This record gives sequence, structure tokens and C-alpha cells, in this order.
Amino acid sequence: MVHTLHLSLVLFSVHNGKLMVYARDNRLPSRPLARGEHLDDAKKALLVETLKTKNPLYVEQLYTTSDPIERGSVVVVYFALCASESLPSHLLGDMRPAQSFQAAFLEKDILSYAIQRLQWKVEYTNIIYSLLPLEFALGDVQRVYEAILGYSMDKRNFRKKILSLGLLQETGRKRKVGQSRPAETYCFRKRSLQYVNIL
Amino acid sequence: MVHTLHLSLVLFSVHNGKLMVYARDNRLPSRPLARGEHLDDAKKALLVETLKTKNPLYVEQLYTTSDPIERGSVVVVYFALCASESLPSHLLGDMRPAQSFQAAFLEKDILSYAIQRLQWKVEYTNIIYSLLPLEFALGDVQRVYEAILGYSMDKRNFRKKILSLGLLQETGRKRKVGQSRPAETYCFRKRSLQYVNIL
DNA sequence: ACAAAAGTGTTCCAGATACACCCATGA
DNA sequence: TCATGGGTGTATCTGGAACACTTTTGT
Repeated sequence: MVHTLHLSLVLFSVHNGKLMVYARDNRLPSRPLARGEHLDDAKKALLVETLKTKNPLYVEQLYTTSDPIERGSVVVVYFALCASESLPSHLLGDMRPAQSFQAAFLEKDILSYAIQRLQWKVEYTNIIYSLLPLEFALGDVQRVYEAILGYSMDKRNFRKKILSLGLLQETGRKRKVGQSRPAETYCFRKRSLQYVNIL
Repeated sequence: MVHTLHLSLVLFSVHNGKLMVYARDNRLPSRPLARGEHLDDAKKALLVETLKTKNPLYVEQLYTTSDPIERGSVVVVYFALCASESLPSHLLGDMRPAQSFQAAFLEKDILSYAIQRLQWKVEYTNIIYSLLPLEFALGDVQRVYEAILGYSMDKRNFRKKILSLGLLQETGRKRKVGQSRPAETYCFRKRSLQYVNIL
């Protein structure tokens, strides 16, 4: 029993308050599994091919399906998260708002499932760390949540909640942007997956 | 690029307050994907092969991995839930407590991941319906939760909670078992997946 | 002085938790 | 009458939700 097997990648980032997805020529990046190659190695190779660099990010297997396009072929889909600050610049031109796809996009089922998984995950783990730079303001965190979940939250309640979880640590530094009050900056205590009730 | 591809099944049931898994000869049931066959068809075929009958149950894809045993082969793992009352009798002899595997069991990573997924799922959906007969007492429901989550709960609080969700409907009938007060019986309003905060 | 984003507290309500006794039945 | 599991209510605590004004900076 032989089969062709591909890996596909849904690469997310949050930029300017929007959830962005990488898609070149309206296709998700993809790579065949080489003969005898281990799935995890292929996953790493696909990431390197796509990003060109080894960037800090979060990767997770999404699901496996018979290829909706190529009959007889099977696809293992992954999703990855990367802070927009660490996205290599050659990808920027092909990052598009996740909402802008819809109708015609071939892999829209994959995409909408990926968004759903991301929404769940963001609510009960700390993966948000993978979408933020090393140092950030609380407002940044809130904007990332809002972009992913698609609704806006009360600033005071959000701060109370996120601080009470103890995931963050004050840096003691401040960040000035434009003509407004400087924000205190924070960083994550641990940049690794933890299960916590966020919302 | 050609590959051999198998499907494996982790079949769960709850019996006598214990979470049980089907494994024959210390292996999970498995089936190759036929050439050109659609993954969903193969999944159905694997279920039929294993259960011999079409039983009411819940099935979900778990994840895909390079086969831990057979090098160069890829396995797509599914997990299924079946009420012990509707388990065909030829399976009963090979149902073992999920906790009894551990150490030597070849596919123990798969199994422990499956248990984890089941625990999560049971907390935020109504899948528990797939592990209960059509008619049951509240005590039965509680025992299933306890078997899956591995800790015991307060009876009064559990009842309040589960009834407040509105998933259940009183049948108006009672069920007598042994020398104790007959229990009022309930059934699920909907026997299909719904997302609800259970615990 | 004004524009822009940061920062901050209190009240209220719902849901979670802790907890102990009586009930209906069959042996 | 006793053993077995079924059934019930209250008090307290905690966490979520709603809500508006002051602060710091640059222009």
C-alpha cells in the first residue's frame, strides 16, 4: 500500500491588530514527505524552507486529511505561530489577513479549522507568548488576544486577569511610542507551553 | 514519494467505574490505507472491522505520527468512544483498564495522549453522551466523569451542575437496581457534539 | 492646550465549593 | 432492621463583568 504524503503549514502572525496568514499564490506552503523520512524531520524541514531562518515560534500538528485537491494524496497539516517582529522580511508580502480569504481559497476548510484551534488554544494555554516579542506592553497582549478571538475586551479586566495568572514579569523598563504616556514593559516568565485558564 | 500508511484506533469505554481500552495482543487495532482510498472511508472500515457492527459512538482523529514500530511507515491515530452497554461482546475480553498498560505497552505514548485528549474533551463538550446508554441515572454520569478524570466529585454539586446545563431530559421513569432506592432516569436531549463548559 | 495611549478600583452577580442528612428499596 | 445507593439545600467564597476618570508624554 503506497501513498504520496505531503505536509502543509498554516503560519499565523498578528500584525496591526489583525490575524495574518501566510499564503503564496493562494496556496499554503507545502512539502512532500521524503521516502523513509520521519514526520518530525519533514516538519522541521518545511519550517526551514518556509521561514528560511530558525525563528522562535510555536508549531503544532493540526490534523491529517486526504488531499482535497490531489486525489489519492494525504496531507498532514501543521499550524505555526510567529511574532510579527521575528517574521523574516521575505514573508511579509505574502501575509494576508485571515479573514480576507473565505470563498475562493482552496484550503479554506483547513484555514478555518486552524483559526478555531488557535482560538481554543489561546484560551487555555499561554501560547500567546509565541506571537509576542520578548518585551512588550500589556496593551500589545490585549491586541493579540482581540485579533485572534475577534472581539474586544475591557482593558481593566484584561489586565487584572492576565497579571493574576503570574505568567508575566515586569521588566522595570518603559517604552515610549508617539505622543503618549510610556508603557511599562513585561516579558514572559516561561516561553514554553503551559496549560492555564486564560479566559 | 511513496509511503505506507496505517490507521490505528484507541477505543475507549467505561465499565465498573474504570476507563477501559481495547487492545488485542497488546496492540491497538490497525488497518492499512488502501491505494487511492479516502482517509474517512478507511476510518469507517477500521471501525467496522473492529466492532463488527455499526454502533453508536463518537470518533475523532487524534494525530499522525511516523510509526514508532515500523520504520518508514506513517500512522494516523483515531480515538473512539462507545458505551459499554453497546460494545459487541466479542470485544469484552480484550478491554483492559487504561491505567493497567503503562510501562511495556508499545503504544503507550499514543494511549496517554488519547487519555489526555479525552479528559480535555469531556470538560468542554458533551461527548460523555457517547459513553452512556440511551437511558441512565445521574449517578452513572458522575461515575463516567470520575473514571475519565481520575478523581471523585461531590454528588450534590455534580447534580446541580449537570442539570443546569440543560443537556439532559428526565424520562419520568425509574430504574431499580439491587437493594436500594430506584433512581430517576434521564436521556440526552441531543446525542451530537456540543461545546459547553462542563467543569 | 490638546491628542493619544497608559494606567487604575469598586460594585455586583453568578457560579463553584464545602458540607450532612433523609429516602426508598430488597435482603 | 440493616445495608445500599438515591436524593436534597444552604452558606460562603471566588472570579467575571460592568463601568469612567486621571496620568504621562509629544506636538
